[in-house]
Amino acid sequence: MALHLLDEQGLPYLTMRHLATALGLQPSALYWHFPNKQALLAAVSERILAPMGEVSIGNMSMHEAVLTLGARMRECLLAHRDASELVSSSLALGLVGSPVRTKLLDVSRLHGVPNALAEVAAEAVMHFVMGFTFHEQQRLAASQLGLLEVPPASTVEDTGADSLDDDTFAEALAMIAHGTEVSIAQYRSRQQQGSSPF
Amino acid sequence: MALHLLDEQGLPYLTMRHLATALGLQPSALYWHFPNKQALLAAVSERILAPMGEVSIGNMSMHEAVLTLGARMRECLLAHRDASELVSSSLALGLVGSPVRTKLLDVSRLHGVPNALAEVAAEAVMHFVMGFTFHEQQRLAASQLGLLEVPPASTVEDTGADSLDDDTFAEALAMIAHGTEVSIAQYRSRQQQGSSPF
DNA sequence: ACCTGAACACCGTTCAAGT
DNA sequence: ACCTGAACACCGTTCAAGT
Repeated sequence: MALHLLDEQGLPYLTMRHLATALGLQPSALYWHFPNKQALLAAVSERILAPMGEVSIGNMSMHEAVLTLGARMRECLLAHRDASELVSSSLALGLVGSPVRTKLLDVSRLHGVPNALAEVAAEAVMHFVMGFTFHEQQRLAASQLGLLEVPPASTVEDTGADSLDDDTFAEALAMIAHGTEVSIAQYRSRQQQGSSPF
Repeated sequence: MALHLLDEQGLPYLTMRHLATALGLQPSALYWHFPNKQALLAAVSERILAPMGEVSIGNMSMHEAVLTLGARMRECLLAHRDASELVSSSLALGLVGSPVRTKLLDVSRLHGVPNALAEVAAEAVMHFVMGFTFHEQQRLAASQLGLLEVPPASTVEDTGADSLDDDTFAEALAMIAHGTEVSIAQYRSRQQQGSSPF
């Protein structure tokens, strides 16, 4: 019900009071099921991020994994109104885990890349994706209220997606993926130097 | 006064009512000076980002510019409590401009790098820095309220900075800087192919 | 086990009226 | 030009009491 309310009316409308009346209850009834609003929002965040569990990383390279996980993450967030703001706070409070982190660690193990490097890559990807889509959705929400200085160049009513944003996102994510590769290469060359065959 | 209140008590405490009483006024008095709370917060955001104007990019490479602008941006945000959340919303609403974007465009012009590439790099840097420090400060705020599942590894009371975060930030930013270089190199090779000397 | 009713301590914003 | 007073329409949360 909370997820439905989020999609229909947006995060500012998703209050304990609105949710309660949508369920035909008194607001106080919700506090039997959840200790507070943050816990309820964390449960909604997990629903939003659920599709990330179905991403099969197969035998991808780190480069591929960064690109697909980043893109899939953005899709999950854009699928629901104001999702990035909601998930961002749940993530920061540690009430939900990073779905990119675990997957990327799996891939790194497969290729003998150290965990620490994968952790850093996961942080870079997550923060970039969260920040980018947060910005994207906040602009969208603002434009719908008509209180934006500069309106978005071309907004598709249907999906809420912006084709210019798509390109920018893909290119910037590619930068991070390339950066990951460079870091791995540097690690490899250090390793070769250290354990020289002579 | 708003900035002082932010530092002392945090963003949740920075309400029109608290600000008014701190100034010895009625809440309604503030609405003569600012149309609404968002406009007031935008003015605070500009104060927080002011030090970015003093960064002289000299004749830096794109790589250097990304590293120093990203690091300086993080410093600005960490200098004030909850600053990343505040600035993030002002930025998204278009009430303040990206201080990294303009500087990075200057550097790109100096090196004959196309504007579009610099724009993408600026987006990647800004979103990463905002997301990272947002996460950092939200964890800090949560730990101060004692409602964090996993406490931060080592928190320095004085600055609010975490040495582990410093390293992770630097490495992830380096990834983005490297990615920028790779993108520039790809552009250069495409250019050479297109305008062959024969 | 699950919910109601009523209250508590807050918000941002408006607007007539004052000086 | 700048501010007060009073109101409006909201919040999240608590807790005794009901069934």
